[in-house]
Amino acid sequence: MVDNTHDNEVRPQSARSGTAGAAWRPVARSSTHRLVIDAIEDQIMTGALAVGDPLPPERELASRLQVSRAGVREAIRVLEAYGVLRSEVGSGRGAGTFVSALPSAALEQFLRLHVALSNFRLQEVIETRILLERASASLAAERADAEVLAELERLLAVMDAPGVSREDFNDADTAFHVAIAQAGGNALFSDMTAAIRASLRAPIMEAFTKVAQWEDIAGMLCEQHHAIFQAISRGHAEEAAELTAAHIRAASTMLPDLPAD
Amino acid sequence: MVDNTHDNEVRPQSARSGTAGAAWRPVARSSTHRLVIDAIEDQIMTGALAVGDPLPPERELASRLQVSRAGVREAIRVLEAYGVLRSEVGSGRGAGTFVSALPSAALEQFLRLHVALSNFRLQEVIETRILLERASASLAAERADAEVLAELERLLAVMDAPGVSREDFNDADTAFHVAIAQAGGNALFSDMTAAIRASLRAPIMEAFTKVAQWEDIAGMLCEQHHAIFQAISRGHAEEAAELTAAHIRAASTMLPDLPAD
DNA sequence: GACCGTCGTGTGGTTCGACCACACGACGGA
DNA sequence: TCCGTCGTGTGGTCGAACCACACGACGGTC
Repeated sequence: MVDNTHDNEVRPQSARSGTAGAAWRPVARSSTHRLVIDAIEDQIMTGALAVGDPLPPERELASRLQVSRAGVREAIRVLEAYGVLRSEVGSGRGAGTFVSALPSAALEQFLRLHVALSNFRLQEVIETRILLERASASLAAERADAEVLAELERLLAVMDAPGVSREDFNDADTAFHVAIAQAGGNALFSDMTAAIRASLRAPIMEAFTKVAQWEDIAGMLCEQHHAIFQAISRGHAEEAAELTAAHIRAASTMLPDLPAD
Repeated sequence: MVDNTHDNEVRPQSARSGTAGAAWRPVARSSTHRLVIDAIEDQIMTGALAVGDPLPPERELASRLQVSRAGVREAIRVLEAYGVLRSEVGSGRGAGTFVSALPSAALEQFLRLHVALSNFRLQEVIETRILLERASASLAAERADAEVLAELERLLAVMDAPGVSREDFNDADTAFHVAIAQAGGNALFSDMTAAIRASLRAPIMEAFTKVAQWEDIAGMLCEQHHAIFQAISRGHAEEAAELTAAHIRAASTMLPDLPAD
């Protein structure tokens, strides 16, 4: 079998032999799956592929690009992980690989991993969260409709319930903040908010289980949530923003390894 | 819980057959590579794997998890795309797959793709950019040292040069904003800023080539950059933030398909 | 004609086995 | 002591085969 990918002939001795090394171009050798990714990305960048469009079958793509099916599959996996592609088995209409639009799940996993690896410090994530949710709260106060407000009230009721478990509380808390972000109307804000919240789940749950006066903490958070809800429902944008920022700062002091601010 | 975005498939016949459909557990079937990802992610979440640690060889991992090597490789590709793993060929010290910490490249490609697919609107991205860079500029004004300021001045000089190409201008412009974000000290801010800037590259270059009075536009941007630089170098945090926000808003009006604000 | 089960076909999903390119590191000769 | 050689283990790539699945056409039954 002929191997086209590694034909570049720059060897160590070419550097040894030479006077003017700058003339040699860097020879960007790329792995097979990277080439496939670039090929697909090109189609997307030029607009030849848009959301919903189908890709050629894996076998055909492999044949056309002159690479193995494994290489194509690795590329598809990567773009699937970015939320850009989606694969369905079977035959006919719904089968095959399609351009997709699911950035939120990808963003969540991305942030979750890097926060777990401490590539982003908790403090940094929370500062970002404050920026985003402050802006979202302000927008939500201007735009929220009855349906959103009803959902927020439902979540408030869940958190207000006396015997609510810490896990259920956190889920409702998360949903509350994400719902506000979505009501703001900026998809990047809300996806980032959801991702940040997901990345904070482990530290938050740890803090929840460690804390001594859980009922007091929950009560305080509920109180702040109600105040935020009131500001949003009354259309007080600036107040909603300030209350949200203060709420997040207050809640953050519970988290481990954070300098109190 | 790990997100299986759309893997939970309740079969039709379980609904058909049914007296008590609720009793059947959802049967979370997951693809092979997903299982491998989860296994690796578990190790990361529990802290068993930290940045720099090596993973077992692909063949061994496949054998231990009782899956094919292809499945392992697909999982590694995904985590590599997230900037979480890094693979090196060869033997001995540097060879193998390692836990890595390169979130910025992953974030860039992610945002670039989704902006190209219009999953995030330009307006949304720019609003996020304003939030982030406003905060970064404020932080930079408080923290910037001589080295950063010198780099900023160098970039200003590149943009001030009379015959500078539009591409070089944009590269320096991007570097200018990213350098400020990095000076702010929040890695998530600066990685997001770089990613957003990368995702805007195509629209910006398009606007640059279309614009009639290029020299005038460049002059205006330079002027604003100098003002931002002055505010940062003098430690005027609030002023730097305001100037940055205004600068981005002004520059954004050049972009296509944006409602003038 | 309308309905419904069967089966062909094309899709992604998974596995195996083989070989390549690479770089370290041990060995052995100069 | 130096330096080239070679063994070994790593990821990189490929091809072929098979599986599970779901659509959709076919053909039978009513």
